[in-house]
Amino acid sequence: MLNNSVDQPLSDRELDVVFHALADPTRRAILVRLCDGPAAVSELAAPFGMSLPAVVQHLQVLEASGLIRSEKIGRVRSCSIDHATVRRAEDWLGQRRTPGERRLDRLEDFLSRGQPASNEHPPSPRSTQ
Amino acid sequence: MLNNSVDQPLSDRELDVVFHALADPTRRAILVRLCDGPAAVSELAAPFGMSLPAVVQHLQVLEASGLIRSEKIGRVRSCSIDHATVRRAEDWLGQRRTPGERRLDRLEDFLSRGQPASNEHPPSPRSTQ
DNA sequence: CGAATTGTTAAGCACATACTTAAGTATTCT
DNA sequence: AGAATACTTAAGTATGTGCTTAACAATTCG
Repeated sequence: MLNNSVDQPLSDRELDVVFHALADPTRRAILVRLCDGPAAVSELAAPFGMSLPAVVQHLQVLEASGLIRSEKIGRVRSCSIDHATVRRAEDWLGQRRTPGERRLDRLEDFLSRGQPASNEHPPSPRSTQ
Repeated sequence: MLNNSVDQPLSDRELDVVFHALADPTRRAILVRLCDGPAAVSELAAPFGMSLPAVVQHLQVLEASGLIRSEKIGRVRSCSIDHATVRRAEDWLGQRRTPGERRLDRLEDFLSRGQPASNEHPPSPRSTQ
């Protein structure tokens, strides 16, 4: 249990592709699925009402991001999650949080809670204009 | 120091917009900047070689995602990071990691390290076809 | 060998994204 | 009041994304 989160941090370019990969419900569902262990392409595609090539494209995005790895054995491609990349993305977020929270932002933070829960998430995020 | 990461988890739709917001270098740079405390719109725009409206659009994406909040005082809009949302995104990644790593994926993981560092990140992630 | 299985490649299309410039509004300064 | 400041809104554009269908491998089964 040593070596906790001490990987090489993700580059800016890598963060682009990793977070972009995560910004899609199908791809996140695939990741969730892969948490239960490796799976073949068609096995991953089964739950979704979408063509096989569409899922393969999602898998390419995931693999290019480093969030999953895959290996083709015979005619079956087995995909698995890459925990290290997940952890690196998590680490980036952690760094956005930890040093920020130790500052006197806490005061500003505290004061902003004047408007309560209704400020958390408006119904239509993209139509805020 | 109680209440550590026990927020309401982000919905699928919220994860979409949060990770999409994070998938852009300008927006991440803005978040990094806001870790040092609140800032005005033009103050945030200054470092980037891009028009003010472009930065404002990024800020709208960030605010719609819940990653930042903003308040207009007089003619100045002050933006600040919302640590709670950052933490919720981090938590989602943590859940993708922790329960996965406790499984026998570890074996699969271990075996896959046969191909070492060269497998980590090819130079051109999107041109893998 | 021939057929089924499993995945891959290519081309195309509708829509979203990340900008731009131009023009407008609200606030503060003099 | 008039001018400067600090955004805001609108409209347009080039490129990217998420699918689709059709056709093409490569592997395994009978």
